[in-house]
Amino acid sequence: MTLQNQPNLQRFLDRLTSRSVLSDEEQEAILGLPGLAAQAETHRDIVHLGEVVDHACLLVEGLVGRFGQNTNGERQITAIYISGDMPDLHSVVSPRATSALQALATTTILRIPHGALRSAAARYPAIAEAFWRECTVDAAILSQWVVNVGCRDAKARISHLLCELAVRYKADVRSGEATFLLPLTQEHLGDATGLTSVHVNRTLKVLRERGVASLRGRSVHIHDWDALVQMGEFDGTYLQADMEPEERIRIVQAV
Amino acid sequence: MTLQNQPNLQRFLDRLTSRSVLSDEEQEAILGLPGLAAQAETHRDIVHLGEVVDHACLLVEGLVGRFGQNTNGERQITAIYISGDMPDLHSVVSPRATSALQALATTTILRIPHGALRSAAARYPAIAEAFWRECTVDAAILSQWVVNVGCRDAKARISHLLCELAVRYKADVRSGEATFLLPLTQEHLGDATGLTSVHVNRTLKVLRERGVASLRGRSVHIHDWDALVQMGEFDGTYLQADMEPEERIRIVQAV
DNA sequence: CGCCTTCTTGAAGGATCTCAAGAAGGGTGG
DNA sequence: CCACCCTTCTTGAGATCCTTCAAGAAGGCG
Repeated sequence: MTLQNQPNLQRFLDRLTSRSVLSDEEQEAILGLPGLAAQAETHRDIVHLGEVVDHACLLVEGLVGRFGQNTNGERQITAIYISGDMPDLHSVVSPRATSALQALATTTILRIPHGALRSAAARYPAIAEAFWRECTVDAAILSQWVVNVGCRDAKARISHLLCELAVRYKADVRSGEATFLLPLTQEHLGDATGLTSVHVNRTLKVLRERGVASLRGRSVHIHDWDALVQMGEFDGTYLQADMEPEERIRIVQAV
Repeated sequence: MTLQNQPNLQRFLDRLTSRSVLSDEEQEAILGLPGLAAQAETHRDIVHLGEVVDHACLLVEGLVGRFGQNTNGERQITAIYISGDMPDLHSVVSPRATSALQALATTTILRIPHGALRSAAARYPAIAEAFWRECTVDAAILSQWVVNVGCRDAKARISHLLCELAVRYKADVRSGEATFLLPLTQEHLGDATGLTSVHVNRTLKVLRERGVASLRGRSVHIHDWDALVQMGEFDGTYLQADMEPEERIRIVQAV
């Protein structure tokens, strides 16, 4: 099992080492983590609200949303997680889920026991540090989402979300154009931006007509990255992606 | 200096120990942290956007907001911090600020050097764990704020905010009534809820007329807690406050 | 007392929602 | 390969919540 998990754990490790500095031994510890693969269909809860979990989920393939809810039953997606993310890494120190995680598409996850994550963190303080740092990036993204739904209009909200996802998917936008897979319905986009699916539809039409971006089937086509960035008032610094090697941080001394 | 900081650090320690288990020695380490007191007037930045800080701020007295911004210059408050909070504890592992911190009222803070916090965390893994855990609570609150501005109407947004602050201030609501100091302008409330100050004003009028809650001068009077909770669709579980002693968590073994 | 911030209220306009219904798309079984 | 079904997308028309603009009242502070 450990062997077939290696490629998936490698993606998680890549994520960690994009912001944190880990020694070879520490990297081995990550790659040696045990994990149980599982699949979830669209609309299926991966973690229920209030559940006390004993493992964290590594998203291998697919798309996961963090959901909040109205008493009306209206749903709000407060975060979207993509392949390589660990949506509930925080559960290692706070096992009671304060919001639900649900698959937005057919999704494969790897359940990694808290015990293993905690052992790794205890044995290698730099790993604990890297985990903590990932959680702070998550929080920075959440904070931007508050700004997005709080004080931008529909065009800007959707553009901003597309920009964020393009960067997180590492889409190559240098030419001004880019395409990436995004199996989200307009309903989902509405839940994520605090809009109705009807208004999402009308807004996407505007983006399409202006030659900025279009969604067709399950993929996003960005036609004019600069225009999309401007329309979404996007500044990706908060994502802390694409850090130069020398910018990466390590507080803890080598063991 | 250490001595006069003790009462302030004690509040921070109380916060930590409300969710985490720390030994006497670890508690001493927190109380022994050095700190430099500073004051900030309303509208003054405590941390600038993009700044790389070398200390974290303990909020001693007053009120601090985490600010996001529009290109229009419209501001969005994505978090409100109160006395005893550490608004940028996350800077210990992510020193580059992805959003600004600004005083919402005359505020006293204690600047605690990263070096001291990191040493404490390195020497006592349970302290690192407690710090990390506090950051996850912050993230849980941010997630709820996305829900609040994303899918609730004005009455619910403001009610929810008042409920959250009442709980965080540990206001005694058992009788159904409560009062607490909240030196926020209606403009600030608007920035926090994604509404204009004009509409905040009209909404507060409704809450007042319905006998739910009223703001007068610098304090909030809650007249009917249950009605406020219902109007704000408030479920305070996410705040992880008032944990029973046996619910508190400690992963790390004693040193 | 006077100034400046904050609060309050009115009227009109705009962004988004609701309701509704038809079109398009993707998957499945015959 | 076609027919069918169900989800998703698309578009229209009217309603609603919230904003904008404006101006006066109230409140705190020197």
